[in-house]
Amino acid sequence: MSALSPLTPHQATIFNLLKTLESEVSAQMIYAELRQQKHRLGLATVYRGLKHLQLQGAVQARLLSNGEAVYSLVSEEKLYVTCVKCGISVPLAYCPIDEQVLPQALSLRFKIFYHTLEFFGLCSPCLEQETVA
Amino acid sequence: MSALSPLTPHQATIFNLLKTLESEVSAQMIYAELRQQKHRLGLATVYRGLKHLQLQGAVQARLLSNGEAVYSLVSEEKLYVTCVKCGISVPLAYCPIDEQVLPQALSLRFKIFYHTLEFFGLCSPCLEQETVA
DNA sequence: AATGATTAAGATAATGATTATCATTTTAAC
DNA sequence: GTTAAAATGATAATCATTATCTTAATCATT
Ligand SMILES: [Mn+2]
Ligand SMILES: [Mn+2]
Ligand SMILES: [Zn+2]
Ligand SMILES: [Zn+2]
Repeated sequence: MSALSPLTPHQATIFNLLKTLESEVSAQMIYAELRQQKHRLGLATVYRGLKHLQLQGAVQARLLSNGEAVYSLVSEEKLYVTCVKCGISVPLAYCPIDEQVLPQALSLRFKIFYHTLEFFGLCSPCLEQETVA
Repeated sequence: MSALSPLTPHQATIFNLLKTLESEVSAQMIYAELRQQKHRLGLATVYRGLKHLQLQGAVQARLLSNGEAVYSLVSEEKLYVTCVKCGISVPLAYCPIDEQVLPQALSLRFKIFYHTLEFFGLCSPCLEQETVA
């Protein structure tokens, strides 16, 4: 996360809220929380702000199996085990890399079917558009 | 993928289609393709069949950034680079593990912001329900 | 074979997070 | 201060997925 382009007050508010949270949160939850704190902003602004922060490389998103996206700061490594049936997503203590050591990293018992490793960033065309605009 | 519990004709059809495909496909695409092949089945049956195969550990799903799920056989390791702006998802040739070697594995140039490693399977309660029922 | 129970399937409405739209306000530039 | 550009709010539209409900197969038992 290099220098962030200037944030609007609302974007900064969203960013600061994420800083205070240790867990992932959905856009809807951010919206509800900020309204609770008497911030007068719209839901669309939350989505737009999150997208902006994501394009800066400051915020990361993860899609839950129910189709909902959860957001958090780009910082420590995130590793989860997710149940394909009920969708429960349990964070792991550390990155096992090897499936053999997974049971040690996981308190609960999971029967693992598969895993995915995915990198997120900007492709060449989009990166150019970002640097220009 | 151990012994599969008996599949219905429709479930077998879906499974066989996935076997013939080398790339991931959405439920909607499976539906369209099978209808094209004059199979008379409903969209809901496709979703139910995929869910069934997923619970057997035979099929895996991945959520695209547009919220659409794509399915494939549980087999070779899947690794992708996804653009946070346009959502394009490019498969990598091999598993780099280390971010340092990522550029070598990727023909296109991506600016990587973060990555996620996620395991999928059945949690204890759901596994029990599966073995019983 | 007939009966009844259980599961699968089809059709379609409902869901709900996300996105698009557009009018309005705020900010920045000159 | 005037004008252009960007941000915002409110709300409608989108659309993959899920839920619902009815009908059709499938299976076990007599
Ligand atoms: Mn791996
Ligand atoms: Mn890692
Ligand atoms: Zn579960
Ligand atoms: Zn892109």
